[in-house]
Amino acid sequence: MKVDGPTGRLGGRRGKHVGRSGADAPLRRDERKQRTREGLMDAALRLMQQGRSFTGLGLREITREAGVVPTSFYRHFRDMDDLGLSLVEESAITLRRLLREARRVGQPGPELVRRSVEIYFAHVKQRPLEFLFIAGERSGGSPVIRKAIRREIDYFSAELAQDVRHLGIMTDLSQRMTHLVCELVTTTMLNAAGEVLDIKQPSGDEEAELVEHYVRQLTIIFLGAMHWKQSKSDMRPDMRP
Amino acid sequence: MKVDGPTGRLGGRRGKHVGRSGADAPLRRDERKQRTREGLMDAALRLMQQGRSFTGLGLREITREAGVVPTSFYRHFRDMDDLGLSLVEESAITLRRLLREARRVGQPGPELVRRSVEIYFAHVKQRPLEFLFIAGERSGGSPVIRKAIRREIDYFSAELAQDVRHLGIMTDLSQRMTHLVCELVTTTMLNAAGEVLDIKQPSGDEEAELVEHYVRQLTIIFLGAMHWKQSKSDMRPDMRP
DNA sequence: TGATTCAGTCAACACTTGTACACATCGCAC
DNA sequence: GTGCGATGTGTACAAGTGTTGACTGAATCA
Repeated sequence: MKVDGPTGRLGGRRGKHVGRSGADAPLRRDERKQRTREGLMDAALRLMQQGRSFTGLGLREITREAGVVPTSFYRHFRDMDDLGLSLVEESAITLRRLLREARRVGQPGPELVRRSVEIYFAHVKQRPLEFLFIAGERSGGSPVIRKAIRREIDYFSAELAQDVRHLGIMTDLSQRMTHLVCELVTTTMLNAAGEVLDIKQPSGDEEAELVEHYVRQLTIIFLGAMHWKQSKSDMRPDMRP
Repeated sequence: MKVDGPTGRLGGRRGKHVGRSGADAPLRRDERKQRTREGLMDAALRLMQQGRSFTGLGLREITREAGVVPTSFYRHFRDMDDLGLSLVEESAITLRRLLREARRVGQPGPELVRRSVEIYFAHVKQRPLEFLFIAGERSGGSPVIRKAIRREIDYFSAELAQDVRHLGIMTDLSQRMTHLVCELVTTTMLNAAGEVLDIKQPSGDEEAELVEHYVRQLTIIFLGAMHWKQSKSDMRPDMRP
């Protein structure tokens, strides 16, 4: 996939549909179709960027932003929920990539948490719109989209759990507990995404503070995980320090 | 305040405006005004209940649900954001009450976390719509509402932190760290709210599982908090168990 | 009692919305 | 090369949107 900027596909051609007489070489039919399809998805994300919720968007609004006639929408998506699900899918890919990179960089060590948070924030700033979407629609709007997002979060947590086990930390936790901890980490970082995206001037003091904040929260979580002792009843660790 | 059901004000008179010829005794003017104002707010929440995000709602839609003519809306709210802010305020009151009750019941002990989670879930089920609102609009939709909600979460976390200190747990944490931990607790429980409200059959096995799930997540957090040791650099506790 | 205030109504406005249908254009398989 | 199929266009429609201004009638206050 050709990328033309720091945000990849989302960076270029800000939604204005290239007419049939564009400067580009003639495209294959399915390429062209794929392109307008992506144009519609990007348009939706872009509209959310200016402070709208996905459920609050209209079909016409999106096609207008994409530079396409309203009826064209139906050539690509059955309805808005369908578009939403495609966005969930796309965002899921971004999440996987994030995980892959974190896996590459994150060897265990004293600075593991901080490095992970920094990688995460970098990803959030690199593809802000996807994170905006999942963070925003995670518990608002269409039930079907909400459900899909929750499933992706679950998958993501499972993968993260596997990585964590491979790293050799929290090895005395049951698989189920590891998953639970990773889910806590995931949701916490999704909250973080919402806040990163709300700071106006990136790479400033405010962001450094946010990094610090979430490094601490994650550290708390990992500390807790390491001190969790599975008792007979499987749920009552010693709460006295 | 007179309550007429398990959900308080939201339980009764499900949005249908009582006409001037209602069975009730004649009301004072400001009472009447207050009543339709609440009717509008309830209508908005009720519409969200059926899987809509607040930002996706329309002014007319709300007045229709409230059984009032559209123009009446302006007698009470400048615009939708104004309504939203009032909802935030109302929800904040609910949160405070939750905290007050938890304070009453929650003496420290081995079952503190579980009891707190149960109280919380009970509150969520008692006033589902407010929780639906804050959980849903926390990171989606109107920026001004989002900001207001975040401020309330901050206030709530601060109060919770104070309670926690009064209980005598986590006493060796700085005030700032206590707040940070409480914020983590708060956001985690807001995620929980979203999930409780999505289960169809309350008080079933699914809910018991959810309680279990969040008891564990909170326990992890508290365990971590108790093992956090302020190092010189104020941010690097011993990560080896 | 009479005047005033004001929550709620009604009618109307200029737009926007989702969807339907016929039509144009053009890549592609035959 | 020809015809097919699919992508995108244009027009149209009924229904819904936020907001306006003038009006009504009852509670309130002098």
